[in-house]
Amino acid sequence: MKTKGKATSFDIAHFAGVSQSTVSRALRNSPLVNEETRRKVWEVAKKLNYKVDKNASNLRTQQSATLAILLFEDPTGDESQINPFFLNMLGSITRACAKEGYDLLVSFQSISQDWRAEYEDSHRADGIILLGYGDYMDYQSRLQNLLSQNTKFVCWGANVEGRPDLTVSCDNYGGGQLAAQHFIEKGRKNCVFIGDASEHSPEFLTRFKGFQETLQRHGISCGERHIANAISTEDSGYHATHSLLANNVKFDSLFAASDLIAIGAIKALKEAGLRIPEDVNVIGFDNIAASNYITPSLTTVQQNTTLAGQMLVTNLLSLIRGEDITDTLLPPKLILRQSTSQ
Amino acid sequence: MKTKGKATSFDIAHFAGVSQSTVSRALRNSPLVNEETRRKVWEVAKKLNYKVDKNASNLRTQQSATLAILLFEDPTGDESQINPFFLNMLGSITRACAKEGYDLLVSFQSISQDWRAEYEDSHRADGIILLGYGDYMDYQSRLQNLLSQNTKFVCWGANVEGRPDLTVSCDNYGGGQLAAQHFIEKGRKNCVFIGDASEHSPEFLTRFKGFQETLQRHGISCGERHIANAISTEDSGYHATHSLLANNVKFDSLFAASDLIAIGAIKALKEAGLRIPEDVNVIGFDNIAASNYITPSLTTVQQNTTLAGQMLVTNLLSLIRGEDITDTLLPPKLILRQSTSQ
DNA sequence: ATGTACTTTGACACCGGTGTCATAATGTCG
DNA sequence: CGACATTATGACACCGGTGTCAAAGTACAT
Repeated sequence: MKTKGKATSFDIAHFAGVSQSTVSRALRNSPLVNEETRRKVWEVAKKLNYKVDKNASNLRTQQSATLAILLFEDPTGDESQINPFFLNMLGSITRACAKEGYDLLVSFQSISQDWRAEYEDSHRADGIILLGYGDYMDYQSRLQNLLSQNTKFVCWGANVEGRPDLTVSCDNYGGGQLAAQHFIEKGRKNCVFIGDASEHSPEFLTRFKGFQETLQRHGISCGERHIANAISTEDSGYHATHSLLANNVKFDSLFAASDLIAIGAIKALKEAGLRIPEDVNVIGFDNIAASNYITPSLTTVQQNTTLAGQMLVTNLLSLIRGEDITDTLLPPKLILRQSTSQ
Repeated sequence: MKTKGKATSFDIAHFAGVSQSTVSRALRNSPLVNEETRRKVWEVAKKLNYKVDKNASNLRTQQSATLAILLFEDPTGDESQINPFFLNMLGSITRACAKEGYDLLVSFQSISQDWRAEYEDSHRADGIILLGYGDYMDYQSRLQNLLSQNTKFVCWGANVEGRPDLTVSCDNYGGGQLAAQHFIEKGRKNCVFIGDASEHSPEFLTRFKGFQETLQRHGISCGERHIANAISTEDSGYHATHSLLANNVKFDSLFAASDLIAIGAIKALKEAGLRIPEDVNVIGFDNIAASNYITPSLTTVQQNTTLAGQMLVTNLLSLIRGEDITDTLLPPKLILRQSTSQ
């Protein structure tokens, strides 16, 4: 009992003495096929180590049981390291996909380049998950394009007013509030924010607004002089903090738009001889692994990546099934560590 | 100019006034088609937002321009975190695939369960990359199975004598040597190893051997009493170190089979009131991000994940093309940090 | 014996491309 | 002008499954 190359359903049909149609039905456990026939077919299939050709199957059924994820890189130009937060998301999304019986196609994208978002168009995936920081301005027109092609997709990220896509995101505003409240409880009066607080980075902007408006309600202002622009890298956080210090901005508490930024900030503060948390309280955002390892360990707003990955997948699957879904906001959680506990 | 649903090559043929065959040729820039016809076809295709159906295309050509990666989980049972080293590998493999014009199918696997290594059999991928720690004993029979099916695959991991597969791996033996030499230079006399030094974890075993045999040549023994068993998690490293201390084993230097283990070990040492590096020198393996963030920062044997990912991909592609390839050993590099610099 | 229902099976079209072969059109040379 | 090479195109089989439809076989009631 041998075949040239991989076994096909015709090979099985031949050896089982039935038609190819019956083989196809038997292998999918159709109730239309006789119990004994089914057993026989399965037996031969096993012996031949038969596996359904997904290309043929997908072609016929017009679906792929596959999701695709597009990961946008930070515009750091640094090839070596990927933002650990997104790496975690990638992990939890992979897990969630496996749980749902879907495969996952992964690709990195540079946001400035042409998207290879052809997965769904080319029938390789039933839907797409978009993930990554990036300039939202670039982003928007692309989304519009996906929509016009009736592509099924969900985004991780900021829930921007009027944004045309469906999103799963952390309650960034609420996260900013948590940070502000914590500073207020600690009696801090001079707060700064490190990160891009512009519409180019909606996530960061929303975090900042939750932070700023909460402070405001307690009579603390966090104006232009108290913001230092930074993208989500350690280096960027380091330099931003450095320039604040160089400009003689006085502050006793620092909220960073991400943990990587916070880690860079802590380095700059230490170098300036400032003690953490005595002189400056620091709060980050994400709760990446490193935030627990640095000294002092970093108080941070946790985003639940496990839940996030799950929600992205289940929402996308609902969308594919044609169900109505809405944006999902995940609750942030403040993780208390040494950088704010004196 | 409209189509119901997604546009096919027949739609383009219709609107461009040529046959479907010609469309197919034109879109793949076959030299057989007239310049003007090609331009016209491309124009229509663009207008209709046409994308080749990969399922049909793959079915016909019997290849997929896709690689699959199977990631074996650590047997920790901990759902939340994935070993950051493998996450990094995943990232670099994704990058390498993109560079070669291949897509990547990702799936997590539990080593004890049935592998869903059907990607290649089911024509979803042209080849498979296997990645992950795991009990090598389980592993081996599965590999044999893949081989017998003529599946193209490469493995990351230990280059075990007589192992039937092609591998890309770090020179684990050399890495162990580097650690031993460094301890010797520092004048350390009592060395311990934390990790599974058995054939169940060939990588760890090889690291240990390089370590032990180098010490031996300098008259330092590292016997059974100086080994504590651990899998690659922080917890496991913590407990293993704890039990060494509880057993009153005296040591002034500790080599951990992985950074995660080393981080756990450092925690245990600190709790026992030992100073690092004064009382105990510590060296890890991997150079994950956290090793640079902990206090004291961790001296470690770096595995070049970027290069590793690239080699895995290029070797697999060679294999697929039917070329002869051999196992690849990547040079390790000792990264000096505080945990060994007094 | 005839009709009806149900079970089980095979033949065949179909998914959307790719590759081969035949054919038509044009150009070249003796 | 006929023989032949060259270029450009269309017709068609094919990849390996899935779904529809007709039909054969069996059971049971009339």
